[in-house]
Amino acid sequence: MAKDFPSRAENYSQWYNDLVIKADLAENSSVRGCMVIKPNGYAVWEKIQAALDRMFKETGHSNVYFPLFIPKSFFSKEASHVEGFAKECAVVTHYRLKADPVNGGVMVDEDAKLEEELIIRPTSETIIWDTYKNWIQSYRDLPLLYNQWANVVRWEMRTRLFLRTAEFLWQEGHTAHATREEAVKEAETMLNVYAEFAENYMALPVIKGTKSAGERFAGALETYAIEALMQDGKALQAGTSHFLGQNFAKAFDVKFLNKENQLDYVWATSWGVSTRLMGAIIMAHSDDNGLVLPPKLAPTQVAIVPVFKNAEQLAMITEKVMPIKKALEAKGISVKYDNRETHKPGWKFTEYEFKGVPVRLTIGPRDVENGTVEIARRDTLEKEVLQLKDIENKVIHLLDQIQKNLYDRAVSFRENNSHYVDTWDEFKDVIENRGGFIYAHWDGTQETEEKIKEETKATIRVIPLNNPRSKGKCVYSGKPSEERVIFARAY
RNA sequence: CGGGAUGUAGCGCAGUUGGCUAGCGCACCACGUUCGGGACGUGGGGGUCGGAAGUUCGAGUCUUCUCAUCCCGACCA
Repeated sequence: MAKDFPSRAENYSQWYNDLVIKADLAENSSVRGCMVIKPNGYAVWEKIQAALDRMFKETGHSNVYFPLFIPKSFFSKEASHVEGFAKECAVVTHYRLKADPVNGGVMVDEDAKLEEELIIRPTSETIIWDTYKNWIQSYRDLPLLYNQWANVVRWEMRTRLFLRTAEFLWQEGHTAHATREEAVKEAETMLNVYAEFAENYMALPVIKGTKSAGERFAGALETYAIEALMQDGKALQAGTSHFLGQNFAKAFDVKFLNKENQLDYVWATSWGVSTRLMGAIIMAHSDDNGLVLPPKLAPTQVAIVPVFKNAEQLAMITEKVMPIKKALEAKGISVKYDNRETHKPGWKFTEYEFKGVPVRLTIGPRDVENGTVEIARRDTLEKEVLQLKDIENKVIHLLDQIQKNLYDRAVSFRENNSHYVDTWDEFKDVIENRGGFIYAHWDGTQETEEKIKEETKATIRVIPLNNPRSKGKCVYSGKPSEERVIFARAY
């Protein structure tokens, strides 16, 4: 059996309460499944944004912003795209309220009905492509490499905090290219950006691959994804990058003159990651003592807790602490010196463990006397007493170690929970009793994929890139297969 | 949208066949002693029992409707 979620983390609440909470909207509100992102949570999101944004710029992209509202008619243009989203759209029908003479309060002014309803974007392909049409005439206008940081709304039947909220924050890249090859390359480049970010910043190992036809994005020819394994043995799709072919260009009539002076449709990609990444961090690293944040994304990287009995002692300790704090900050480390007299040291220790602060320094009278400091790491909960000399480099070294250890730990967890399975009985047994990734042969048909899903709730997470060829028989149908694909139950 | 469960103080919960001033733990406030792993004592504040309607002398408790949350399905880049 895969490691259960920590006992104290029922519904993850022990873990995520410091980052987000469920939105507590007005009584009788029919808005459900929204989240409030608290300061610490938003700080994590800002770090995610900053790192990704830099990587986008490095790969030649710029940021843009498009409207939240999309005219309904835009959605009637790309058939499969609409089919994918129509069932979960919030629709604006009126633009004014008026006083309610009967019940008091306010009511919708029926006179203020919109001629054409507006859809609150579930994703921005349609409005962006409608605009791109006017920006592209010649191959000289290409490529367009744009990204948008925004919020979107999807009226999901069932929501799940972090992983599937009705409203969420994300980035969506939308690019236009002159050739098929260039667009495919773009989709693959961005997949690599996501994978690099997940592994280097989130300390989350991911498997890069393509989606089966059944799991593909509505309107895409190919969907690339990074897939990660959570501590409960379920898979989480952490990012996607789509090669859209010419579908959207045809739907929105986006043509350009190529070098041969011939009119052609442009080739497109889109790619995105969302606040779901915060859910991935939480579910991948946290333990019974609360959150564990990777140092590179932790809003506070070092917490310093003084131990004191009176004001003189605190003053003495503060005098020692301030140079350390300054030295660390000079090296770009975020430090919180918690000199509050309202909480005891023990309370603070537990508090920073809950919050997932990677490194904690403790300084008390004993340390002042000996010229030492106690250093504690969140990932292993180990403590050590160090000489104060050169403490900033020791801390920086430890932060790196923690970042690496979290990654290594997640890799070995994934290895220990990856199973090569060749028979259907074993497949069912592993899914039911152990969880994790299953590498199994598949006959390549959507029919088999659906049968497997019906019987086990497992889906094909990805067909790994650069997958080794290995002849075998489909674990379900027994038909010949050329490669193994990854099955898992997923969020 | 179907099945199940839940809704009582900021959080977690108890509240019997309808009955008297609605309780407990944590948190919060005051004072004192404490302070190197969530301290303790004493005192105190905080509630239209999710909402609406109904039955009743009397409703947290019963009935109907409604809203939300959680779980399981269905659905879901």
